[in-house]
Amino acid sequence: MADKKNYKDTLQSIHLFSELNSEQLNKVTSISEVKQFSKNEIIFLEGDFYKGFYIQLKGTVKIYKTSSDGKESVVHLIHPLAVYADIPLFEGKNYPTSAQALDSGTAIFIPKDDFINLIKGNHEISLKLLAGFAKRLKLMVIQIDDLQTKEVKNRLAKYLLNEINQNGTVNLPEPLVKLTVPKSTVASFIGTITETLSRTFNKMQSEKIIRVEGKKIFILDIIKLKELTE
Amino acid sequence: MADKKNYKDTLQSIHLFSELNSEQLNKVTSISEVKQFSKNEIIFLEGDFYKGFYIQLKGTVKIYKTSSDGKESVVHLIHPLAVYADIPLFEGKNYPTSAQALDSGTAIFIPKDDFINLIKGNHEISLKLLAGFAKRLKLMVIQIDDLQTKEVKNRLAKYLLNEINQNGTVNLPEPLVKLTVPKSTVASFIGTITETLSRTFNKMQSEKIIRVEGKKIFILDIIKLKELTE
DNA sequence: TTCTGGAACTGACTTAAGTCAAAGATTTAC
DNA sequence: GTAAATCTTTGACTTAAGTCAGTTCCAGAA
Repeated sequence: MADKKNYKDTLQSIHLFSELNSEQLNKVTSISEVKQFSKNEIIFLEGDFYKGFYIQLKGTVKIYKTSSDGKESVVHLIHPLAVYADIPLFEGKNYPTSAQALDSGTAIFIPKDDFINLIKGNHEISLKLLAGFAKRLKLMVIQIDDLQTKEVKNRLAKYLLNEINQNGTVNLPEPLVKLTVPKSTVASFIGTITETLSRTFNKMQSEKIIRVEGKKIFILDIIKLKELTE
Repeated sequence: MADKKNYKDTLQSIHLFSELNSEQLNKVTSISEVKQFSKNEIIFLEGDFYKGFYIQLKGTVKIYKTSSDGKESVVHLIHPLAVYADIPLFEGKNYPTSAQALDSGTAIFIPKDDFINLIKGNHEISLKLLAGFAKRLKLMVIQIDDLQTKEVKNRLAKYLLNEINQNGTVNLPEPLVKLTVPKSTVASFIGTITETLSRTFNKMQSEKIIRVEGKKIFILDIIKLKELTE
């Protein structure tokens, strides 16, 4: 069936599984399932019993922590092809964060036990996982450094540049970023609140670095934007 | 020779190598070497060509990033038995951070290429590495959440509690933490500056939570200290 | 289309934390 | 043991960013 085949192709295009042969890929499809999320659906909550991890196919997911007084802080934003909730495969029995779909979207779900068995027979997957973890550790070290030393304006500049490289239209005379998540989520992700984010957008606008039109951010001066991230 | 034997025993007591048999341990000792650091010695600098990773045996090491204007931010503090600089084994050709010994100390150095070969023949080591990376990823997610949402007082409380659990004397009526690093390093590690740290110590002292005597911090009210970390 | 509830923005204000400069206190080295 | 160097503390001040309250702007529902 065409769906099944597409799904297998998709798996192979994911770095984690790129070295698997056809038989192994069949095994993965046999243990995994595709899940549909509706907008705002909670995928799992911090503290839930850990069942397995996800590979996002469509839509955006926010990974967040909620403090005792109800405030949430977004620690990751998951875009298509990203793997998430794989940390507890090796550490902990519960999800250490919560996840919520920001759009309607789809993901592949892979149950823990089956996957652990798969790993045990496939050294290559371990190495792929290690490379993925290493990449994320490196990024998180940078994220920590930024939070410790940079101001909101710098962190916003960095966020925008990342977005340009992912969604964006880098090579146009006036690159455009269309925010894929609510501004409140962006605020929390860069470690601030919506009011401050709004004012920072205004400041950067009056400095002629960007132009803000709702969810569309036009980059007027990418040089200055890059300087802010140094 | 007694030294060699001790060294092998030490390796086995390190989680990463705990499942290796005697022959495999011999292999590790044959590829690794013990390095001595003097106080303030630079172990490697950000951008240096990556040669391999370390397992700390004695003394404390700070892992830090330096910004273009010379300010440094401490992203990790390495205590004995911790593994560090292992991320570039799988990601990048250069050290992404710098490392400096804060004391005189010793560490085992393991060269990249030899270790990669070792991993390829030992699936168990990959799994151990994965578990170690997962643990660190989880801790770093918490660290990011803390930096995004908590104030200096809360982050300091958390640092002190961690120190109590590591060095400290938890069960005394008046637990004592002896700082193992300069206060300036503590400040940078929790994402602030020395002046603010000093004032935060004062505040907590006037609130009768701690008593500060140079590098000795007496915990007067561990309940309140724990409340600050919630 | 109009209604409506969430999202985003604005203004006035407060506060946490950084900057700068100087003085004390510890270490370290000779 | 003393002097030099480094770390730490303190005071006065500035500033970035948070809080609170009210308003405006939409997008989706009726």
